[in-house]
Amino acid sequence: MLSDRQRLILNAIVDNYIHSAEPVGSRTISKKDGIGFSSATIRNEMADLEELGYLEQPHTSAGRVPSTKGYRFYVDNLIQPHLLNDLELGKLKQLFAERIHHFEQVIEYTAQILSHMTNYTAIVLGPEIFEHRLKHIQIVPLNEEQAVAIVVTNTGRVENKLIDLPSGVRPQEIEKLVNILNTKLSEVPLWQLRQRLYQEIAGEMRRHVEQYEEMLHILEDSLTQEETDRVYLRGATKIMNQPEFRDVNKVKDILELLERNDQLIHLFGAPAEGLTVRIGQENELDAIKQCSIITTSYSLGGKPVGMVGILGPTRMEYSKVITVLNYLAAGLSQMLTSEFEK
Amino acid sequence: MLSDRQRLILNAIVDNYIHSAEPVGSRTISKKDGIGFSSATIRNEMADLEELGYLEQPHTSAGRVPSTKGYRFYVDNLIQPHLLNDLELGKLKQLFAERIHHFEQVIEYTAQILSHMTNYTAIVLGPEIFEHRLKHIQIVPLNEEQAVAIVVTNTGRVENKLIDLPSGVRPQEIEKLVNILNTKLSEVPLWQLRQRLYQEIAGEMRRHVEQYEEMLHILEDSLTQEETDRVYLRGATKIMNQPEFRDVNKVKDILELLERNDQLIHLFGAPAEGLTVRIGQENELDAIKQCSIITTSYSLGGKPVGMVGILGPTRMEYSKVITVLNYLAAGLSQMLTSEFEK
DNA sequence: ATTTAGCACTCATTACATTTGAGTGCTAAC
DNA sequence: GTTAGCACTCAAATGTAATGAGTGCTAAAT
Repeated sequence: MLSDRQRLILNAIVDNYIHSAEPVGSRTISKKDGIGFSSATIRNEMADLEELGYLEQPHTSAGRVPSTKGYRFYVDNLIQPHLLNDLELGKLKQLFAERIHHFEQVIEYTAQILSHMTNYTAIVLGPEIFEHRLKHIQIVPLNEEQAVAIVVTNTGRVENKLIDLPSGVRPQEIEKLVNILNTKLSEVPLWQLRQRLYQEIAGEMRRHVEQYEEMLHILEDSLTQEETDRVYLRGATKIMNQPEFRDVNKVKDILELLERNDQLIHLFGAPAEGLTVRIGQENELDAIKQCSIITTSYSLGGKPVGMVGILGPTRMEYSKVITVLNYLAAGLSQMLTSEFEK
Repeated sequence: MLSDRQRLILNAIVDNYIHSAEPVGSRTISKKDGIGFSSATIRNEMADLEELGYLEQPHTSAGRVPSTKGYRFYVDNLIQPHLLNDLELGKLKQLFAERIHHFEQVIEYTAQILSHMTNYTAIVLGPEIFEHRLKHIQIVPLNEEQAVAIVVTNTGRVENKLIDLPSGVRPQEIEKLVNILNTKLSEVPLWQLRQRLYQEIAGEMRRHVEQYEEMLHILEDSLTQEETDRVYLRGATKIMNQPEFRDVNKVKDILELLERNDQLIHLFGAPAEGLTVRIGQENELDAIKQCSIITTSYSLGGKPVGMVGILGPTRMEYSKVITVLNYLAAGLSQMLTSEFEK
């Protein structure tokens, strides 16, 4: 579709705009190394590229700016691998060299580094529930009416929930129940818990535990895991460093979106394996139609279980971000897999 | 110090400025109800008030704006009680009418309502550790090397921490240890745990538990509670609605500060009982020298255990905020106290 | 002795005109 | 096919004047 020279010029324009944030003129391009053409020639090509929809002109006497379509072509066809410098590489390696405690902590730190290295906003989605298996259930009564239900998984995740006890339940009953649960449900994946609770445990409970029905409801309730606290956000304010977002009105909607913890997960869009780039208008949410989101998944034993993402202006350093994201996702996958196989 | 008329005028100026965000001129004041003086008289008084440091003039031909000292006088001497309308009152009452589950949830919801009602940023500090007493300790081994230590308090708070086990420790040993801990430390306030651990448990452990020293260290570690996750922030972006913060540079520092979870607690300054108002320059942190913070404490059985606060522009609706804060703090205290006495 | 009307003065803001210059599109020559 | 050359466009910068909200001061009114 595009001639080699058009590709060359488009590439030069996008590269330049990414770094300058100013509309790019024909003279600027013609003076670049690797371009042996006069500004007039560039102008002609630019006019063609605009007609084809790859470029836009803010106004007649201004330079050109890449359109969403232009960025898309750039990302799909023109981008060249980015080389990280030693400092950056060092930081990344350090992350994975640390002794793992909570995996959540690694995730949090990943978001931190990601945002710091790219100067964009980092969003990380903690590993999916799928591979968490039940290690232990505990119910600790606090008083006559309330207790805390605690669920520990083999991955070190701990969920807890305050529950109301059916009135008049006796401590022995609870103990009996917990014993049944721990015996029957150990090593069961969390997402199966609910189902198994009814299939296998209900009968057993009816025989041994008083008020089993109420307890069942309560248990079911306490095993429902919150989605919101799996999302980690870092560097939300970084967007304000971008010259095109020096206006409060432009930033406000974005930051308001990022402030809503329950909305964050939607930034990832449909769960996808591997790298996804969503550019400007391609985004569903209105608030970020001036932004691009790059996401990728990390996996456990080859199965994707979580996501890492970067939110920045459409004028984003795609190449660098993609490199860093790929590196981090690979590292996370490896760490998670090796940790899990123990 | 100030004459009645000066107070009247200062009050009118601050009130007006709070709502208009524009420097207030003498004519505006003279036309107000309750002021029977010509603009010339007002001008004279204004000049005096400026000389005394209560007012400032952005430039010669502009109206007057309250100085920090002016706001301070206003808050300390002029403010009149704010009446909440039925809608607002309803919302507040609803909060406390709900059945309590996690107290943390109430706190979170408090922050939400606070921010929504005032249109400023709300910060709430969860109840202090002081009155949490140990209910139960549990150590769940995950594999040969790691375990999760879980601490449940009588208030329903659950802390957990991933710990590394000393190599070669046997499950029985852990069980023994947990039994000792639960027997000896039940009902001990959390803040005493560390001390009691050494005083009472060390001896017992030495006798019964292998590798007690390593375990002791690990326990100590896991009982240290994180400060950061006690702070709840809502409506951070609200500041961008204020006309004087329509500039990204002015907002950036503030939002960056609010983004740092570990810094949030410093916004409350020294822990104080009752209502505190810190106006503009009075704030320690540079980032918020253009802001005011109003905080108050809520208590359990008369003892202050947590704080609620509002961050807004110096040009803040002090009266309304103070009313709402007092109301909420009282409600929280009552709820917390009655809940705890069960 | 206050209060206020009156007036000259200040200065940010707005509107409008002018200049500047980066950039374009087109045409004709290379 | 490429490029030099030139007329043209238009945002941004600069300059100038008009506007008006607000002040401070003085002298008259209360």
